[in-house]
Amino acid sequence: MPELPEVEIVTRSLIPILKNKILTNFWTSDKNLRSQLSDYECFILTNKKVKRIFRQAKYLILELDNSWILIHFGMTGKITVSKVEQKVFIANNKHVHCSFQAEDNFLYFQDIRRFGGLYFVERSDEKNLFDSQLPFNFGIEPLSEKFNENYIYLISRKVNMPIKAWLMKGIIAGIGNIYASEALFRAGINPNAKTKSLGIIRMSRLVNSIKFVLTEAIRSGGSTINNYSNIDGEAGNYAKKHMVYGRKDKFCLICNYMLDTKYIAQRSSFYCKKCQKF
DNA sequence: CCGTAGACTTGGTGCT
DNA sequence: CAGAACCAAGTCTACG
Repeated sequence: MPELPEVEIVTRSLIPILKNKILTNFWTSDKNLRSQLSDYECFILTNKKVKRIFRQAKYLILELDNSWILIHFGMTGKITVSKVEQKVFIANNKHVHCSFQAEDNFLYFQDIRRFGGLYFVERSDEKNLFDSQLPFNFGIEPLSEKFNENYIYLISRKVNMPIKAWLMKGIIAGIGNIYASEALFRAGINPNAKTKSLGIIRMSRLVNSIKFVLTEAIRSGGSTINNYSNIDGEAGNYAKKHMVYGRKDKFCLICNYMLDTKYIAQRSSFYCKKCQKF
């Protein structure tokens, strides 16, 4: 459920399920995730109330009193919700790594590849969580007003790496391989173009493409490549609308030229040589 | 400081 | 049909 749209969809659907609910019965598997709740954290989390549920970058965040639970889905993380306790499900599914109860709902975090993680963070001073020194790289939110062509142009003037590598570094929150590829195609920018070589006009097109692609993906229920589904187990429809991602050896939907694939920053990149000249 | 390569991990797919 | 080989939504680190 990796990129911004997928996390956003899950977050929105968890709001009515978790808002103002008391959390109990935390359980964790003995397998390591990137980060797992400790026994002590499970203990002190018990009986805390969820005040707010929101997404920041690719993290789902549950705000409690002076503390937060951050959930990252890695590549294959998934949350399922049930009205009844699923003891058999946990026993038979080796990929469930955390569960807890929110009054009338039971939540299960599954992660096949275990690149995801759960983090418990307590407020250590008067500052807001996002002003404090956390080991999380949130980046700027691409759907915020602050994210515009002037901003992206200014911070990219000395960047020598390919634009696609830069997009996936996390400076812009929530963009991964799928939406970097799709946004660059719609902006007509070659993924290999040097970032600093792109002028304000190109950057403006890129900003608009990023906002468009992310918004459309959220509207379509996200991109399901293999694992992703929403909390009701339904796949997203946006993968059907991908113009380039995953379309190896297929033809460009605009100009009918054969699409190219190339490794950039150790990720497969899909693009059209003819439509993405800059 | 900047940019790249490797590491972590399990499973699906298409080939020999 | 078993098995090797390659690929995958993401980041964090180590090194030049």
